[in-house]
Amino acid sequence: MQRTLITSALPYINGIKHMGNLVGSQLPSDVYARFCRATGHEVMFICATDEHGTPAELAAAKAGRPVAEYCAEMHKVQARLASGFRLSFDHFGRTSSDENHTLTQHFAGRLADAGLIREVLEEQVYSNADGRFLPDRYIEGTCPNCSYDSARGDQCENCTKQLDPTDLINPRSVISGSGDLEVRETKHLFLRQSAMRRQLDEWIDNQIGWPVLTTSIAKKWLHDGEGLQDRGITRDLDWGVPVRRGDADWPGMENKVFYVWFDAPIGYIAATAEWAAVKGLGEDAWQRWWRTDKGAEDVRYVQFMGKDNVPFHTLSFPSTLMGSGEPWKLVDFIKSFNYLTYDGGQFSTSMGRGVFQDQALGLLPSDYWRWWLLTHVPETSDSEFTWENFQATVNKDLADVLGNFVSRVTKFCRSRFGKEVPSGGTYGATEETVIAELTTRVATYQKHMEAIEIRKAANELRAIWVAGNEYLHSAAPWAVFKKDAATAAATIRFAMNLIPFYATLSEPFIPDASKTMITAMKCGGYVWPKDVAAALGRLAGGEGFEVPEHLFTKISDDDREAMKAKCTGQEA
RNA sequence: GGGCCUGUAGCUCAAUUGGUCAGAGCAGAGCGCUCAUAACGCUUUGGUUGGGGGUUCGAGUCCCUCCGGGCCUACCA
Repeated sequence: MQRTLITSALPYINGIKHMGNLVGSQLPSDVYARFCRATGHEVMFICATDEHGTPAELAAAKAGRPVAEYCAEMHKVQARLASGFRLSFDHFGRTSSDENHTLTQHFAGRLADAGLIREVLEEQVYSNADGRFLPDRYIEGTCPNCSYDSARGDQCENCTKQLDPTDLINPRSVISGSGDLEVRETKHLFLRQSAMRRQLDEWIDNQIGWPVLTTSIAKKWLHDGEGLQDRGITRDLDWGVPVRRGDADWPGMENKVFYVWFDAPIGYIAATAEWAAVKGLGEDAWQRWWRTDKGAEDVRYVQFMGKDNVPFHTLSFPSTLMGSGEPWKLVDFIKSFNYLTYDGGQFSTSMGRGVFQDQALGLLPSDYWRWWLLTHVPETSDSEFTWENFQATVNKDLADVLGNFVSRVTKFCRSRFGKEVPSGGTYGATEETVIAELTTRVATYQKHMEAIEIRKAANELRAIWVAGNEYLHSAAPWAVFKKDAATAAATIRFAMNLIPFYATLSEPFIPDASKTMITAMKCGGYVWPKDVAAALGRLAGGEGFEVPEHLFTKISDDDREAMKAKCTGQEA
């Protein structure tokens, strides 16, 4: 049995995410996971909330809550939304878990033992009023270059000049507004990625068929300027994984934590360990997915992420795994995505611009969103969400082509043949032709899914739906029925068989509608059509069935305008 | 400033490593059908593939340049 490990980039903990975050990683990974399961792979599909770092602390402070409590609650919110969109994670973990603490500290210890960690004494800005060190972008002041008065410590938004916090005139804390700042020395750990450069370069070169978006970003970081730079992996914060060297103290690093980008990807492994713990399984259960010395050598590992996450997954995380000197499973294929835009501009959390996940589920069932997002997933370039396009796509594809097909077939069957699938007549040349066409199309569909070409797969799936309507038109059972009820019975039996067939093929994209279809046909569940002819003979006649309610309701122009109004320009 | 991606019919997108590849879906037009969510089927109108130049027997597909969109990164030659 083929074994496939799938991870989706981890959503950050602060706040509700918009649809761009969903389409850029979690949703396509879910389609792939469902497809793999349907075709018989053993699948481990992992995601988690990324909970550490300053933004989480500040969001918690703003909410007037202890950060651990805030994260616990937001994790539940995000888990509920993931469930609402039917994301079929085997486990949705948290980077704040005990497992992640242990593993992160373990990796740091191994890397230190391998000589891949160096200590660096740095000067950073400390805010006395806030009682904490401030990251560069949390310091504001007047730009020495253009005199803009709200320049951030890392860059002036007005003149785009790169800045050092100490360059700012009248610097102040963004958090408290206090100008009581001072520069203090602090020691941090750096991961010596530069020492891994050659190894990473060879590893990237050996990857075949990775998207250009993925490799070009990795190569840029590896070769640009002076090459791959070492990166700080610790911070002066309270909230995070305490710096320890394995299970030992790390002298001089008291009261510091690992930086999020170091512990977050380790969270993939930790979340799998969480899964094992929840299931009451031992260490072996998760290690056979992650350790090539413990059963993972035959695992294919596929990662999904937005393009902003590529450097961490092509360089930093592999550095961590390779540098440990232990046989950890490295990624085999990285599927990266561009961005989704909203009516010509960026989705904006701060402006409340766009469609947010909780809003979306309040407006329409998840299948509507899944179908539109997946047929427009930004694989080759950024793609744009418009309400008009959403309405047109959903109405045409889901309500008209698929939903109406199920309606016309089941209603016709009920009115002319009663409560059971008719057993009269036999399939003939027309059916053979359709079987041949569908055999080709299913093969194409599967090829695209295996290559994780989501849009192409969706197009092929739609063509498979269309074939049903074409078949009905050419067989015209409503006309034939008047003279030859047996032949009409065979036609309608064939058409009825298309419903569980469609349900099975469509399940990765629209799981709820598929469930409705398969249930209505009372045929015992999904069976992947390895042999189309056999699949279309499952219902031999005599089976009961239900006429389902409309699978999809159309979105009227008024509905569309109302939804658009709800999602436009409110302050978040 | 540098690097990368991108610009194909009104809209959303396809076009095996240059050679019937100028296509599909939607929208528009016409016809047909009546089982069905005024749904479905068939036919059909749209493009000198952002502009210009070049290489080639032949270029959306390679090179140069200009214009537009996006992402990453930065003063380094």
